[in-house]
Amino acid sequence: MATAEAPFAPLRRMPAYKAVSAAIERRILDGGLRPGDPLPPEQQLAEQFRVNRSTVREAVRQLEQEGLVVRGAGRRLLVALPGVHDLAPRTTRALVLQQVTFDELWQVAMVLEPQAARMAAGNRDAGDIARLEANVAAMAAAVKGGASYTELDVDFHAGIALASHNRVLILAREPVSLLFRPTLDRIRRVLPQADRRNLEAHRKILAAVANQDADAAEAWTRKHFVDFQRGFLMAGLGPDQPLHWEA
Amino acid sequence: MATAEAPFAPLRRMPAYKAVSAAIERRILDGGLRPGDPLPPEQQLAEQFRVNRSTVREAVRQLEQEGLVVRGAGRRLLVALPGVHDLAPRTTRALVLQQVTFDELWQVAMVLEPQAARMAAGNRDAGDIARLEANVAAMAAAVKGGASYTELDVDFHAGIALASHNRVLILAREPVSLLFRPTLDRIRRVLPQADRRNLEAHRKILAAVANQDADAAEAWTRKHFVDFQRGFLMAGLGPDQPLHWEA
DNA sequence: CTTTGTCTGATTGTCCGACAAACGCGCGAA
DNA sequence: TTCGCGCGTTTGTCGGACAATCAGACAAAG
Repeated sequence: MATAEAPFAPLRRMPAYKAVSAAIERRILDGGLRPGDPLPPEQQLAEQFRVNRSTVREAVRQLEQEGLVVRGAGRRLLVALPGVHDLAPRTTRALVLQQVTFDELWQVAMVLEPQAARMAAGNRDAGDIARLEANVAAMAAAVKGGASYTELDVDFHAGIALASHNRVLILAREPVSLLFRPTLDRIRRVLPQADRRNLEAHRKILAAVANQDADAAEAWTRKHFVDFQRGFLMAGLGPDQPLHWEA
Repeated sequence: MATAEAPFAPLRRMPAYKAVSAAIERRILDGGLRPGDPLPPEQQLAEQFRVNRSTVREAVRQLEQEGLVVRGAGRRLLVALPGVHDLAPRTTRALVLQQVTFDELWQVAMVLEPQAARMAAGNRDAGDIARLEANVAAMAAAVKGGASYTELDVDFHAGIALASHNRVLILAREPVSLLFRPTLDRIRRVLPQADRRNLEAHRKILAAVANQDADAAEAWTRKHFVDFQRGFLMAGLGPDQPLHWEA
């Protein structure tokens, strides 16, 4: 056995590229650099930090990946604020790698989605309704034409979440929704007769949200997701099996 | 007015470093590289992809940031599967930058946390209970000694989520929980008399979870969070103001 | 006056070569 | 067995270099 109580913390030296990215990140976090601001050119950053440009580049790659900076017009680096679009896919990927099951996913959706509908009924504005109506119309056309509406289905629920105007909910819900897409696709192929039922559910939910009827919106959404689970089981998929991605 | 309908999509070429990172990422996603596997050295990767080592480095930085690869013993790069610990902080940061309000956050927590408690009551095992009991004991000591127990408080709720054994829930909940920490700290400084009440709430929740009483677990948790909101208001904080980070 | 061609400077993407530090491993000594 | 010591390997960092691309200015053509 070693020393009874470690007298020293395991000191770690930060590589320069990490130190640089951390420094820039801090500057963004504490408001020193605001979204939209251009970042100094790589050469200049290298001079300021007293490191090589290659090191700066490695640092910038990290920030870029996090969505904290983006390459704008020209190629100048711009400070940005990360949104759903760069966070959700990574979270979704993590869930796939963790081999989560349908049950785990569904249980969470079963809580988030009805609540999203409820809040949407309270906070929706005219733009939200227009967007959702367009979505439902497109989905009706797709169902009639026998085309795949999986994208539209996912979009509808994303639209409901948007209408809630709760950014935390939007962010929390998105990965779950994305992960349902392949499953939704498989169910649809096995049970095409569910199409009209899904469309009708969306119509009911939208109507409730438009009428600001929170209870109805929540109830219809809950029913919609129970239906979804039933479809999953009827399609012969195992609720304890890891979900597939791009199956 | 320009052309009625743009005949060409804006074509974009992928930089080499991005192509490389995408290639490695695909290999991990489709199982060609399993978590724990070592990645070839940078030099070899450079030769295989026919690019310079600097380019490989920039690519690796991206994967590193995503948690898909980690520097293991030695410096060799290992394939890893991203967990809560590298995703939640980034999501939390995004929420801070978006300047979400307490209300937005609380509304989501108000849905997720009671559900977490409910599911914990159904799925908890002996280890979960032991962990939570240790946490409550530590918190009791901290309260008695007047020390700060904010970390322990956050840990308790994380422990409840862990006991649910639902990885989606764990992942979805974590960023919300992290974001509450600074707020929790401020409330505690203003309302130290709430300490015992919080401790008691945790005891009640833990007891319900241990007894597999899902209804009680959910109810107590809900009450706990309503209390939290009341504390927030009594502390004179504005529910519509953006939350601070490290206030 | 609007469109097009061209130049220039700035900046990024990529490459090359190089070196010190840190690490893993095996070998020999205590 | 354990400890310490080289040794090859791999990473972290550096310097310099060049082509491609972009913004902006400016002149030529319509």
